[in-house]
Amino acid sequence: MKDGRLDEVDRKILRVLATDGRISNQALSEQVNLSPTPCWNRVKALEESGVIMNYVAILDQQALGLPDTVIIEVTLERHDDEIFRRFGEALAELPEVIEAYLLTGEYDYLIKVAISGTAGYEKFLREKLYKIPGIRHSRSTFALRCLKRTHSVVP
Amino acid sequence: MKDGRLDEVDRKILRVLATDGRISNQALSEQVNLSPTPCWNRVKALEESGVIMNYVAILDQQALGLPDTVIIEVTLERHDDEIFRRFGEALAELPEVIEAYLLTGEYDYLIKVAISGTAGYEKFLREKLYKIPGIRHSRSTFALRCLKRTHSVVP
DNA sequence: GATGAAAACTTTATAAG
DNA sequence: CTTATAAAGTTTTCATC
Repeated sequence: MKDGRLDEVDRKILRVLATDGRISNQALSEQVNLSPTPCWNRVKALEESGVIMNYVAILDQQALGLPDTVIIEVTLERHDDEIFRRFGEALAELPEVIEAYLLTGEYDYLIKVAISGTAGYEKFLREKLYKIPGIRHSRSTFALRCLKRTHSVVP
Repeated sequence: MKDGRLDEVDRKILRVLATDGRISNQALSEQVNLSPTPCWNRVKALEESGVIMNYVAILDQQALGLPDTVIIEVTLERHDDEIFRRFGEALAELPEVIEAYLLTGEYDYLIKVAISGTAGYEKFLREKLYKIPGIRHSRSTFALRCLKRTHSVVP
């Protein structure tokens, strides 16, 4: 690859792939007004440089029996490195956890969880989250509806 | 398709595709201990029934120049249907918004935004979010670090 | 469900304008 | 960058056990 900068054609390619990760190189090259060879070279370069991290299937959580999304904010008891490291690791291992962030501000963590109903939520809290030591306080919010869900943004 | 229920083989297929959306049918069938034909039939059935919603490339937001994730919680001034509908639509149209949920609890909305630095954040608030009418109050939290980011959960 | 097979298409590599 | 070529692999359909 020449360098790390992306031109408008690269961004076009990324916008298409962020929407349809299984498009063929031929169809992609047509959509971005390139011939197949340079299009293919660009896609490979974007994959190798890590701009494209991977390709995944997006699944319907409702069909999988986990229709509810709960946002849980958590504050830990003591702010020492070891507790933080362990808490982060334990979180990442829970399959119900879709996303988790370390935050600035009032809470230490924001956790997004996929569960089924209040019963699934209670079970997750009791059997999984509260089993991780160090939590001082948590606040949960159920998502009533998802208004938008993208997986990547190309500026 | 026979019916809407998923067996263990379907779930295995979904777990693989949620990790590698570009795997060939041949390789997938080996991973789930099926021969290629029934594996292919199952994948097509999962696509047609909507369990697999789509396939996408996951991009590195840092490489794209939007390294920061900000969580914005918003409460609207008046809780009437029309204001809510318009606010949700306007949100979904903003490219910086990766995810947006209507919530229970203290705030009406949770919005996850990809931006670049405090400058990008301020610009987004002033030029985009605050241009949508009806906001009473908002609270923003920068994500310091992402601890986990999955896109689907297969129970 | 497994196997086999054939046509159309895709990927990947390479060469030349 | 474009066009062209070619081998290897994949998708898709279909028939048979």
